[in-house]
Amino acid sequence: MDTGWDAGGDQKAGAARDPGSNASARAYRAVSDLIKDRRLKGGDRIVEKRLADQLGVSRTPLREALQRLEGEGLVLKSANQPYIVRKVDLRDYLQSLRVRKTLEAEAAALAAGRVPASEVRAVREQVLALEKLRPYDVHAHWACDHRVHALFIEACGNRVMADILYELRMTTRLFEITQLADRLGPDAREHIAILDAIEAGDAEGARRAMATHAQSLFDFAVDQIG
Amino acid sequence: MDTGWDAGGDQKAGAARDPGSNASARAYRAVSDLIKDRRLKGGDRIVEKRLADQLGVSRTPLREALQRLEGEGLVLKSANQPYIVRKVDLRDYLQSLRVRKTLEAEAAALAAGRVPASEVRAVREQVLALEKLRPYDVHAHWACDHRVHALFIEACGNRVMADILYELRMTTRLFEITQLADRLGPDAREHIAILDAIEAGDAEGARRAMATHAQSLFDFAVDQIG
DNA sequence: TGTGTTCAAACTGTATACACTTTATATGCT
DNA sequence: AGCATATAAAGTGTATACAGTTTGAACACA
Repeated sequence: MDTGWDAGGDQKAGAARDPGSNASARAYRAVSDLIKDRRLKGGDRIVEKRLADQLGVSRTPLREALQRLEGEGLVLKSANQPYIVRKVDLRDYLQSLRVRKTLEAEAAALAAGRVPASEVRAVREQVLALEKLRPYDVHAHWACDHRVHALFIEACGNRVMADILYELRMTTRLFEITQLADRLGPDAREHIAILDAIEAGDAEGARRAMATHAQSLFDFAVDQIG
Repeated sequence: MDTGWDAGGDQKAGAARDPGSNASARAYRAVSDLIKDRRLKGGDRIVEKRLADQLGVSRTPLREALQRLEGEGLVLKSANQPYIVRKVDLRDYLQSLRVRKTLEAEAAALAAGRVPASEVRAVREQVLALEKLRPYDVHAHWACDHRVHALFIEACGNRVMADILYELRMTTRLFEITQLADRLGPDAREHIAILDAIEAGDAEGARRAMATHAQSLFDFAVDQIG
């Protein structure tokens, strides 16, 4: 029986000893978080020994974590070269959005009418609150965005579809977008439209609203860069 | 079912010294092939030392290969348990087909009119040849199927979409389908319909034809099992 | 027969040593 | 100085030893 908390004395260099998980899994989550939080930026080279020491594990479990991340596309590697954090360029971003437009719209349509009204309303509250929140908070923006999309992705009833969408959303999130604050208004409006259609059980409306949202993100990115 | 499979003889010698590739990459391809060819079946347990010896590498590169495969979803693992080859059940299969119906139809639409007529015709020849081929050959069936779909997946112009589709097609291929020979006729007919629409540059027709094909596979599976 | 207990064998998890490869630095030549 | 070459330093690739965990068989007992 795992009591959950042995009085493990040594905690190395800030990497908490997460009980019940092995070094490899800890390294995996740690590196994954480092990438998601952009403390490791796209294009960064990963020096195994240094990072391993930093995480308080040896190279072996770290390398295994990196291999797993490579399978998920978060890091890249070629022979005898160090691992490189994936850099999401404009092309990747736009192509991912193109797929999301198709697939996430489908998920929204499938989810229409399948989410309890109370849940939809709770999320809508959060969207409205975010729009008024001052000062602007990037983290809250991402969190809210995630909650809206996760609402219908989870409700679509297709785990394969959901997993693909989460991975795609990770990709699009890694893209370094400038002036994200400018998306606050449009995101709120478009999210509400999606939520309304889902609550009303309007599958085609939900599909259209989600497709519009994806297109809006697409156009915004092209505008910013082009 | 425990996998030790019979002494396949020169596995080690056969995989030997693929120059320009390291042990880890060799192990990756070897295991990947073993799974795709079903010499490792869904649910099989992978004993690291045994498999490593068979491939002529030590456990370290094999484990790295397995971690990568885990990232791609071909094998699973929980703590202190052996790796298990992914088992694609009916639910996985149907859900994957549902996603393919949406996404691959989109790819077909995007590809319409973008493939040289000569290439389309060459593939059509192969489809017709396969239908007449006696005796029935599973391998040729898969090969032809792959060629048809790869034709428009590659032509859709979206690498992200293509990669997702290839992974999905791997999943659907791993599903143990019975009486695949019964699909020979329907597949040929439906593949030709897709090819015709693509050659004619009829995007909506291609989308419809591909969606019909996916639905047909879906119904076939339900029929077989249910 | 059935059930718990003990112990050994088999297996996975991790660290580390060392070989091999790449990169950076120093040196010598023109 | 500029370029080529030798050499050291740093880094990746792999094997292996060993610790920790799980599994399974043997055995004792009711």
